[in-house]
Amino acid sequence: MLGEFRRELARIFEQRVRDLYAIDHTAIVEVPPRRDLGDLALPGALQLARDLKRNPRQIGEEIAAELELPDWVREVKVQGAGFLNIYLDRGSVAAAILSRPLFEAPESGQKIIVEHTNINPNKAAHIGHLRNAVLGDVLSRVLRALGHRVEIQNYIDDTGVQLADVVVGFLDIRGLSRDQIAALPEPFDYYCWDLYAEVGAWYAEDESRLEHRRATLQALEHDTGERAEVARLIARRVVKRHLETMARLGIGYDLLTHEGAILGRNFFAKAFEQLKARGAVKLEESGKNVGCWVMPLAESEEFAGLEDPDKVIVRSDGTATYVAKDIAYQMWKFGLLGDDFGYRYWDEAGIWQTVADDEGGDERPLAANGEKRPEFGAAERVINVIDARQSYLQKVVRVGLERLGFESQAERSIHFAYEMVSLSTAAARQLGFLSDEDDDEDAGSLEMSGRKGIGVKADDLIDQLIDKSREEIRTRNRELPDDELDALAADIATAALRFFMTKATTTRVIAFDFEEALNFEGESGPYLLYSLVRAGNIWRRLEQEGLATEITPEQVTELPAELWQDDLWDLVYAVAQTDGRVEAAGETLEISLVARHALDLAQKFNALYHKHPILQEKDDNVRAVRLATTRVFSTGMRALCDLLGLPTPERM
RNA sequence: GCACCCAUGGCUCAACUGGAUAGAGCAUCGGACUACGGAUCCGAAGGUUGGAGGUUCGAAUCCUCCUGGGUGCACCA
Repeated sequence: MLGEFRRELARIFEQRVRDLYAIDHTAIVEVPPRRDLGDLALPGALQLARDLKRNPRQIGEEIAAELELPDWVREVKVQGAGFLNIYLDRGSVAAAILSRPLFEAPESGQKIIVEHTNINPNKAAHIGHLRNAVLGDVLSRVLRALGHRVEIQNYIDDTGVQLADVVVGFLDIRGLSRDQIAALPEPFDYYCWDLYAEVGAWYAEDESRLEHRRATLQALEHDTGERAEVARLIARRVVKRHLETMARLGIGYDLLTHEGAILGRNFFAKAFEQLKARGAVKLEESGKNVGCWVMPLAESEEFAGLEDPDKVIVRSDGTATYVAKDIAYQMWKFGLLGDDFGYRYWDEAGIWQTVADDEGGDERPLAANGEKRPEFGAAERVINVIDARQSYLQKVVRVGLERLGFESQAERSIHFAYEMVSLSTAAARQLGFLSDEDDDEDAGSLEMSGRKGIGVKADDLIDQLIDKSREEIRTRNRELPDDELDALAADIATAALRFFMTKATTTRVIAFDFEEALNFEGESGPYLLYSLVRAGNIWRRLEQEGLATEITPEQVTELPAELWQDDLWDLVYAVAQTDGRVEAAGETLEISLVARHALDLAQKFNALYHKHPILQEKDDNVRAVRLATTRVFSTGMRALCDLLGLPTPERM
């Protein structure tokens, strides 16, 4: 909202400078550090002083003298070295928030692909995966609010070692048949979780058993035989569970991209031809990488100093590495490959998936509900939500694009890196991953590992959060029918979890702790929801008392200016700045800015709630100002909750 | 060895990307009118921002070195 005002002010200022000095000047509009310096500040006179070789203060006075100002400006003061400080008309700002959209969709909306979640389809999702999915989901919501067209992809590595290992577990350790695997009861991903950890130990006992892995991997790559068929079944069942888990938190996808489809469609072969043609890869004829196609990285500054600056792209057995497949995939995302996937509807939830074959040759098959399939890929910007440990690989992929001559695409291929989630010492101990003996306090946090079966499963955590929510609702003596209780508990749990995952800066490792995650007080999702519920309660009570619950923007504008006290204005102005905060989050990919801003609004509102009661207030105008503030708050908070994906129950 | 990330009150984190008095939440202690619902609010206590230099009118923020912790540097993803 405020962005509009800022741009308008800049225009007025620039026009005035043109009229006075015949100079094309680009005005800056900032928010001053202290409120007594106004609500907005134009430091332009300071810059002009240099060009005009005159005192900045005088220039400021001159510009300010006959500035044609909109009615939402109350006063302009020339202060300090020559700053033009703008004091806004508080009622006008409040009215504007109530009458206009909080964000404006810029005309420059881009098509952006956001890839997130990307869990190996061989075990249950754990809380580290939740961080990824929540960040990706919130990022997508933010980008959409900023006017971009976002396509959400979830990459499924259905031909990799991790899946192969579970296949080995089912076939070679358990000796189960395809049908027996298909008949296993839910939760299938939990079963795989334990089995996967077992496979690691099984290999360790006898290294020759790794031959099973190799054979399975070959079968998956070439999509042949029983092993490939079993792998498909496992991947499908596990992915189904992952989607269910994420759906509990309101996280969805447009397209599931299968690695198998990249192989099946020979995407890599196409990319490889281009890499060879460009001389970006070479066949190693000696040394430890003999027989491999490698991409030399020594010339790139980013990789200088590496012991072995060459990256293997094609193994000596002729198979492609992950990086190779990912380069091809990135090219497809930008529409640079000259080929497309086949697509089919993934039966649940209106999600599409890529397939190797075209199934009947229809290039644009209809979805089950008759809707046309959207055009996937060919984005202008690509954002991959992948944890920071993969930074090196992501860099290699990017360099790959550069070497292919797609420099501008490489620039617009962004690795959204976030740090992992580890287990706090307390959590590790509670779960039995640390014995009481190896305390020593400096045991530190424990890294999660699917391979070792160390971690907190996402569904377990969600279940715990829901139980905790139920308890909390019950202590408040709320009598609710069972279905409403369940729905409310799920909402609160979702809010708690999503906020927990978004409030931390992405560059920081989260040491997961049960006590902290299950705390619904203070800086928590439920705290945010509660503030909105309170606003709703006010209106409900006003209605009961037969008092006005609505206030129109026109009425807000007409309220006496002196009623807008500083503390009320602080909240209104914070809401007005929401667009700027969200834009910053979209530009810097720092999602926590949105969460922090929401928290800031809630804290301000809760403080006012106690200080400025509405119901008992006798003066109609005072009540109206407070009501308007509550409406403004609710508008802002609701928008932020949407961005963060927090449900907003009426009561709790 | 090289590269990246982190270090802020007992604990978990902020600080609008270089701005003035370093802010919150947990935990601790003390309070809140017969309540617009205590998932709240007000207050107290707690900090020479890991250390040493440097740049700057101004540094938690930028630079250099050091210390401690994490991660990465596969023909695994």
